[in-house]
Amino acid sequence: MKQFKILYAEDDAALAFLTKDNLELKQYKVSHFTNGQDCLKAFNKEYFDICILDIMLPKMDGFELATAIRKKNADIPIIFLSAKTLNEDKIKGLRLGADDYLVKPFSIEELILKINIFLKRSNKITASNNNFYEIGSIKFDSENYLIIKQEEKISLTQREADLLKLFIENKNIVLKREKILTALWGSNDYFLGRSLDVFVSRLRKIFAAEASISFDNVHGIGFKCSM
Amino acid sequence: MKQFKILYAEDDAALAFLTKDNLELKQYKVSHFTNGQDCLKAFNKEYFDICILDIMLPKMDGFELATAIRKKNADIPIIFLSAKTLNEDKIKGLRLGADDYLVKPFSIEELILKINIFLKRSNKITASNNNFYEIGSIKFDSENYLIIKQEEKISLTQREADLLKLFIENKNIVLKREKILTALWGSNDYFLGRSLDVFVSRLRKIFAAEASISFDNVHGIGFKCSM
DNA sequence: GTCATCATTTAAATATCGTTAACAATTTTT
DNA sequence: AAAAATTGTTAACGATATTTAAATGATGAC
Repeated sequence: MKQFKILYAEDDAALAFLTKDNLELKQYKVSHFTNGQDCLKAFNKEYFDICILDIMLPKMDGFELATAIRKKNADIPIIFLSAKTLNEDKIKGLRLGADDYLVKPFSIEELILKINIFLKRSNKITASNNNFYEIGSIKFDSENYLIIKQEEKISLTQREADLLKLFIENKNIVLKREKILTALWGSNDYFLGRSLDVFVSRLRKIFAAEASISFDNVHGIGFKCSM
Repeated sequence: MKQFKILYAEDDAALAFLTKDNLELKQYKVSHFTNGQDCLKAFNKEYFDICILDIMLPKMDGFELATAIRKKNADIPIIFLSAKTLNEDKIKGLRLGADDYLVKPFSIEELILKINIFLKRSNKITASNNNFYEIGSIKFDSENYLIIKQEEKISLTQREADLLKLFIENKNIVLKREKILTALWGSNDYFLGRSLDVFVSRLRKIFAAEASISFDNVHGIGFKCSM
């Protein structure tokens, strides 16, 4: 089972400990930070599936943090946590592009339900646990990172498999570079773009002999997997 | 612009009137019902993009209603509204498959923000935004920069696609050169104007065989796409 | 620590696109 | 009708984007 990665910003140590503990019990992988700056740094370096942000934070508050995150990734779910029950703040948070705003004290169960709602809605949890695909005479087992040709088995790396899965699940439509990058890498910058090109190149090589699938560039936009 | 259809269940007539009015001002199409049974009947008969359900309802309460709706449609966003601030109820609602739970009195702005969040997250906003056009026997998929003739597929570049889309969405009216240039190029100068002419020329070539569409010059003013 | 593996970055070759120039055709003005 | 302005089309150019191989860096197993 896939472990989802949560970026968690909270400066109240006791609350953070409890929350993190509860989430980890539910098999989430939680990276916790006590100030906005460190949190943003982590976001820029690592991949996360969802962000849970306190608003009152040292160095950079939750609003600024959310704004910075949204700029890099338009799609990642963001949930605010706050002691402030002010309607103004709630609205402000949602306007910035957050998905929800839980008022402290919140029940851990509510938080977990919300996390799952947004993981589902942002397609991080695949409703159909489909992980087995057929491309012409080639089979692809995404769970096991495995390509099965007639006799031969090729192991893919995680990135290769993730990219291939993304392409197959969005076949025959143009995927923008930005969309691919935020889906797989969590953000969108120049060098990640070059990296994507390398992986596309590898997939092409693997499927070179297979006429029924191709990974076509759409200049200036992104790629389209035709099959 | 596409109008989203909201299924709204609320037995408090005054509140319902106000809410419906506000939502309609924002261009949503609201179907309002005062009891659960009628609401479910409507859901089974018509298409809706999102459901907003009060919990205390005559004949069939919001929880039952949501359960019935979820059974028919696993994906449609459901937002509960309730005067009950009981945490138990909130959790129960979310467990049933609702996406959110607003406590009355809620601000109309918050409701609207939430509606938009879930329309986006359930891909209603981008997916159904019109990006598919038919011109005589030719189809144009603007999202994928694709012209589909009988057998043949022609890939357009971004500019070509943008210009064609602009023409189609303003068919049979004269578009001033300046308007096209600022819409697509962001500014208006002599050489960009010549560039526009080149793109018009390319579109004409693509549709040369198609009698049902033409890109006509209006001397000294701009162009008109007739179809 | 060393090695192996994979992801990222660099760099150089290659391809594509939007722009521009040139000239022909058309329309408008004089 | 001639001159001027505008438009239509083609082709070439330069900027930008893409491809690929190869070098480098990071991570985890042993």
